[in-house]
Amino acid sequence: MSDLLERLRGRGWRMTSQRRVVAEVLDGEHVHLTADEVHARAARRLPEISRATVYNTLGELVSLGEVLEVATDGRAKRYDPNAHHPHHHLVCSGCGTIRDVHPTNDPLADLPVEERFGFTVSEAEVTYRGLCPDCA
Amino acid sequence: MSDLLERLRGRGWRMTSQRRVVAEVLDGEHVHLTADEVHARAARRLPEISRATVYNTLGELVSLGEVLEVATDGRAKRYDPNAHHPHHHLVCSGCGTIRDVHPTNDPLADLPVEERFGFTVSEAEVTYRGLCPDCA
DNA sequence: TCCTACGATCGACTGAGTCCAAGTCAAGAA
DNA sequence: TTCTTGACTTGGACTCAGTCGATCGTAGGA
Repeated sequence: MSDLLERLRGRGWRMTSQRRVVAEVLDGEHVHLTADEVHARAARRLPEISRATVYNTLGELVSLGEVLEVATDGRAKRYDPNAHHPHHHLVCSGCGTIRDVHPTNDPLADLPVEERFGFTVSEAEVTYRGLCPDCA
Repeated sequence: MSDLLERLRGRGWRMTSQRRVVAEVLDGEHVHLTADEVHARAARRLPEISRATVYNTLGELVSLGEVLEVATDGRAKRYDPNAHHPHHHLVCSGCGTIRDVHPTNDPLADLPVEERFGFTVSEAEVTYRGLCPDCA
């Protein structure tokens, strides 16, 4: 993740302790935290960090393409730092746990022209649902 | 949609004017209204209908399997009456318009066992994103 | 027609996220 | 090193979607 900090600095991002902490919290595989969870973890290291800053920083990371926003249901969005390795999500209908998964086929190829209604289709996102071992 | 009303009555649903109006609003192809839009349209015919009733009725229709809940982004959920014909969604990143689409392949088959992490996977939902002709 | 359990209503409440005015500070300039 | 400045952060008020619960109303069976 330190290369994330490097990339951000290279893009002219002003490096502040708040931004550094948020970026560090979003480190690892299969990390899918809500904004509130990010805030809670960031606050363990930097107690005075505000919710607004966490939202701002997450929003910037998303628009820079460094983090993905995942809206699995009507509940809080989750943030996925694994943005540079295309993948989809497997969500547990019981507890909401998310795993990154890699299907063998690209669903974009499966949408015939006559089903595109003149849209310029750029992306296909698959959400698999089911029960995790604990909830089954 | 009148067969929907029949089906509901057959299931012992108590028929009230509010429920009838909500069911009638959710009629047609490519209908993807938010709860607030459903409430607004229902209120044109039945001005005193309350938001809570619309939420209750939508929730019941969803749990009866007559209507699908679609959470395309972090915004309000949308309700899709086309629940008896399996399909996926194409969403305009500009204006949020939704179309029902039918890919040629079932993505469930594309998730190998070693990518299921012990989950019992029951459903795969594809969201295609792009720009509609108006927004392009 | 009457009765009553189920459904509708209203308003207060919650949770997620946004906005804004004022204060702070990172980093380039001197 | 110190100064300067505009970008960043803060806290709190606000919005929007949705839920809850007490109370009222009525569909439909007797």
